[in-house]
Amino acid sequence: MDDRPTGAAFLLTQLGTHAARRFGERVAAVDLTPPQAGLVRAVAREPGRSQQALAERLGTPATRLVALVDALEERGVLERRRNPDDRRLYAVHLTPDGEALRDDLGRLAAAHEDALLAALDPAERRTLADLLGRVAAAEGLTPGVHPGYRDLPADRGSQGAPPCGT
Amino acid sequence: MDDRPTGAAFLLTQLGTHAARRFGERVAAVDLTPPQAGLVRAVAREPGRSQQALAERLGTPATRLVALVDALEERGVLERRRNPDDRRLYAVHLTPDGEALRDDLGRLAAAHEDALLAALDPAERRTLADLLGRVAAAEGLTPGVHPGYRDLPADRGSQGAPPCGT
DNA sequence: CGAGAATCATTACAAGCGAGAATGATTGAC
DNA sequence: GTCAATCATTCTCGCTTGTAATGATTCTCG
Repeated sequence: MDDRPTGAAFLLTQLGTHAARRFGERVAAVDLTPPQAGLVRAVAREPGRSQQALAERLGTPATRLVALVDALEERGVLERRRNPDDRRLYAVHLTPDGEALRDDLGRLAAAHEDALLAALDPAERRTLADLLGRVAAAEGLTPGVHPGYRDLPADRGSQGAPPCGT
Repeated sequence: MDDRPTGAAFLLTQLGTHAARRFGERVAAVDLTPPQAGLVRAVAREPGRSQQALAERLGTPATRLVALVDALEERGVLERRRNPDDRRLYAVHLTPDGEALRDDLGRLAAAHEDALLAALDPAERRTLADLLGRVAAAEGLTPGVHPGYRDLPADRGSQGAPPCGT
C-alpha cells in the first residue's frame, strides 16, 4: 500500500505497538493485565522493596501502584509484609503462587519472542537484538524497564505514529 | 540493571514506545497531536476520500474522525467538500496550508528518524529496516498504517511490556 | 413511480483509565 | 519533645475512547 520504502523509525513504532498488543493477549491468558505482569516481574527481580521504590523503578505514580498491589494481593500472588524497623513502609513479596506465576510469565515471554521473530533465523535475531540494544543504550533507556509512560502524550491514539514513515 | 541479555521482543516494545513518544514531542512543535498528524498524512496520501474510508484505513471508529476533522478544518488545514454525485459523503482535502504542514511533517519525520538511529551507520540502518520489515510482513501488518489500535487492551499502562524481557 | 433498505455523517451519552491533591500514620532530626 | 519528612492510602477530577441513537441522502426493487 505504501509507495516509499518504510523508514526504520516508523517500523519501530508500528512493530512496538504490535508486539505490546500481542504480549497483552498472552498475559490475558493467565488473567493478568500488562501492568500487572510488569509489577510481578519487578517484584520478582527485587523482592521486599517498598511500594514507593517500585513506583519509581517503574516510572509510575505511587498512587497507581496501590490499586495494582491490592488486586494482586487479593488474588494471592503478592503479599505486603510490615517492616518491623520502619512501620511506615510495606515490603512487597511474591507468594509461592506468585513465584509460579512468575515462571509462567517467563515461559510466556519466551513463546512470545519466538513467535514474533519467527521470520528470522537465530543469527538474524542476534543481529536485531544487537542493533536495537545499541539504539536503546544511545537513547538512555533503562535496560529492564519501559521509559516513563507518564509523559506519553498520545501513543494511544496512535494514528500519530504512521506519519513518521514518510 | 538487567542481568540477562535483553530479548529482542522486549526491546521492540520498549523502543517502540520510546519512538512514539519522541515523535509525539516533535509533532507537538507544530501544534499537532499524533492522531492529527496521522490524519494529515492519510489525507495527503489519498486526497478526496470520504471520512468513513479514512476511518477504515486508519482502523479507528468513524465517530472519532469527526472531531479530528473538525479541529483541523477549523484550523484551516483540512476542508470538507461536498460530493455533487453523492451528497451524503464529504470529500476531505488538504488546503494549501495543509500541504505546507504535510511538508513540515515530512521533514520532522526525517529528523526524527535520523536522531533516533544516530547510533547506527547507514549500512546498519538498512539492515535494521530490512529485518524489521520482514518481521512486520510476517506479522501481516499493513505497511503504511498502524495495527488496529481499537483492540489494544492496555498498551498504555505499559509496565506490562517490560516483562517480556525475561 | 414509490416504498423500504442501506449508507454516510453527526450528536449525545456513558465508561474506563490515569494523574494529582489532600489525609493519616509513623519515623528521624534537632 | 516538637517539627519536618516519608510512606501509604483514599478521593476526586479530567481526559480519551467506544457504543448507541438520529437525520439526511441515495440505491434497489416492485
